[in-house]
Amino acid sequence: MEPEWLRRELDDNQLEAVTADDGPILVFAGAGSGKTRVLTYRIAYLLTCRNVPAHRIMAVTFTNKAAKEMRQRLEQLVGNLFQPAWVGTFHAVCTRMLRLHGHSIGLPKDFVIYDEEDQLSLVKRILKEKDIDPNQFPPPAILSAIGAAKEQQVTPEELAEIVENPFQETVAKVYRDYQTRLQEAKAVDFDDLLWLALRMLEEKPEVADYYQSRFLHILVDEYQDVNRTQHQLTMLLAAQHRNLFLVGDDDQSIYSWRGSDVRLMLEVRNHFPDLRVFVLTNNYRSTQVILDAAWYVIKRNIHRQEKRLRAVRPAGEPLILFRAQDDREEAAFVAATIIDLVKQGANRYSDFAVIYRINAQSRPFEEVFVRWGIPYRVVGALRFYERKEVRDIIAYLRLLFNPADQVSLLRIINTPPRGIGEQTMSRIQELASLKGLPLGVAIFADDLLPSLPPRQRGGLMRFRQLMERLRQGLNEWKLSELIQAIVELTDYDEYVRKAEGDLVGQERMSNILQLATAAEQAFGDEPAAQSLPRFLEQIALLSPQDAADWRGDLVSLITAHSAKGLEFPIVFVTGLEEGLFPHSRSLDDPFQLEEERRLFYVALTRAKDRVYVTYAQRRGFSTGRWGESRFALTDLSRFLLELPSALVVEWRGVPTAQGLIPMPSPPTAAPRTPVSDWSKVLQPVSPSLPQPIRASEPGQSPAQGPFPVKTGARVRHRDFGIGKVIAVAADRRLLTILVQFDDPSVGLKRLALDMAPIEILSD
DNA sequence: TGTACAACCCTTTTT
DNA sequence: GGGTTGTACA
Repeated sequence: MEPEWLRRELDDNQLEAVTADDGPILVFAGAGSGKTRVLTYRIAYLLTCRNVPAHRIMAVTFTNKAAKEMRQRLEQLVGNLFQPAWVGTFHAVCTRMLRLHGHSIGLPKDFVIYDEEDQLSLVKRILKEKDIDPNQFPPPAILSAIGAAKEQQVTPEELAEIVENPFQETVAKVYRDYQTRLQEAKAVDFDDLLWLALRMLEEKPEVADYYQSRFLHILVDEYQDVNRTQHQLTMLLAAQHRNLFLVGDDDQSIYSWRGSDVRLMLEVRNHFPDLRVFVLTNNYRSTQVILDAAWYVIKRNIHRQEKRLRAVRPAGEPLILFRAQDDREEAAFVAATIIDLVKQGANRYSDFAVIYRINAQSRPFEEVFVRWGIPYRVVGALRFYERKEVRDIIAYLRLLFNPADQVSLLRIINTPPRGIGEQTMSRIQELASLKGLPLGVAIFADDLLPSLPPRQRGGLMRFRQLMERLRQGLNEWKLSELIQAIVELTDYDEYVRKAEGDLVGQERMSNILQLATAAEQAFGDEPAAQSLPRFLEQIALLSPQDAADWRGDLVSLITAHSAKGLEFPIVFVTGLEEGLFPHSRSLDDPFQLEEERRLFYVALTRAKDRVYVTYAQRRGFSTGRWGESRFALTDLSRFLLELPSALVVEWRGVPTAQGLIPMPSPPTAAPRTPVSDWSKVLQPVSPSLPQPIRASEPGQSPAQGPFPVKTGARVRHRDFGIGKVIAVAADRRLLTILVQFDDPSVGLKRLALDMAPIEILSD
């Protein structure tokens, strides 16, 4: 009998799924139907009501953030009880299995994980050695072909046999070297993590048996986005106990370009004919209007299971459509609307998300937001861990952990410059391959040095001493101290300041400090030798959602892909133009077009209360793509036309820094009229259209007066706490200050003096 | 070897 | 716009 707390928190449908008996279960859970909730409560139910030991449960989520939230939720529900359960992404779970048993298939325990940047630099390197022209065979294209092969579980040898053209031939050749190099470097890439784990289970019955008997229950979220390897892994892991709990929504499948395939979700029944299916259609997130609008769009897809979501909440307000002259006006409209609503006190900044199709679209929004003082975060654009300085330090750490890691070695052997140039490197490489040693090992071989000319020897000596000193420190220092030591021993500080000036240098050093703080928070006083592997693993497997800083009252700028699984009271879906959303690369393929439509569906259903859809009649590639000021005329997205006109009102206003000036009549004065005729919206651009009012008319420049705050002053920020002003600058017509906050996890922030919620404590 | 500067690509989404 | 590559020179 299910306890009271379950009944209280779940509706009948959810309860039925959560408390279902053992056996294979598939839950079709529409957007906002409490999918993650059902998964979490299922685990809590298994732990408390069915007395399943936590260490016999594996739960797979889509992002680490989702895993973390699930753990927190479980903590509230059942306390520490859940701790031994395996909760994480497919990649994290596979890493764990490979660390434990990878030796059975010859994988060293201390393997490192190469991310896309590492992969790319390896491919480039191979091209160079093989004397292949990267213009003719672009490294990213080769890499993605290798990735596709791996997703299909095609080996280099198999690929070599099925090549049909010179490009594929090149790919096959590079692929072979690429795998060899990975092995030499004791490295695996993202695809290897999955594939190797699968191979291990397939080839080593004793390992398979261990996991199959250990895990009584396998639960997987977002099953519509698994690829073949992940699917096979799931089937295999559940083969013995057959307790499978899969949750997914075919309407939200948006990763087929990465090898995922919705059909796999429907194929589960082939493995488990007694599969029980539950369908959740009560939506707890959005208004009915939003759901209806989304449904009218998604129902155009032919390849889907028909289902319609019912809102638990009231009908709500219609969608608002804004037609902007160009992308700058689009951004201004969004900014002005946010200012209006925040001023009214109805919303805070963190209630808003600006969703777009491609990352490059964030720029115009960022520009207006900075100018008008709207605080924001960009989710996933340049991630923290992708910053050059952070990656440099990580490369040092990785090399310490695994001296065979060539990509890291090549990255830092002369960073900061220590006189090891191309000449030296090719000489060393020659000697290393002569001895058959990995580069990172050969460098430390004693008989290497005498064979070098004195000048080359000097640089190399410095590097050796540096690494030896750091390696000694592994056991005496904790991780944060090790990072500090790397910075000090390499004079990294001086290097960045010299290369990029004091201001940028400060910012870069602050990022490194944040890295150290993250290490400190995660591992405290543990010796670096112990914590290092886990630290490296954590940062290798981060998603944009994981890497984003979600603290603070900030507007989120985010791609539709990254927004999956999130929700916001107010959502702007922007750039609804043919060729952008849907993207031009999808226009000629009906299957891909359906995926674009699902992506739009995902974007719409992120919203709780209100949706704004916007498009620009001209998009300046000055901001979107490379720096020309050429403008292209755009067509309205077909997805807009698929929205039922009764649910949409067009609302044109003039965006200003003070908010939106409604035009022609205030939006509250008369009931807004629904868009009655799409052809009006579709009007071609005419040169006689009134120009948008310039929102940023030059006022008197604050830069001319004395600065109200001096460098060195201490300030208090509402969200970030107390900090010290490091620099003051007049940026356009706006005063900005650079503040180093005392809380090292906040670090350095650039703030608009007029707008940011700060008070000046002292000079 | 390191640096300064011109010339070239580029952008779809990401574990 | 920005990041990378190639060339000329200290």
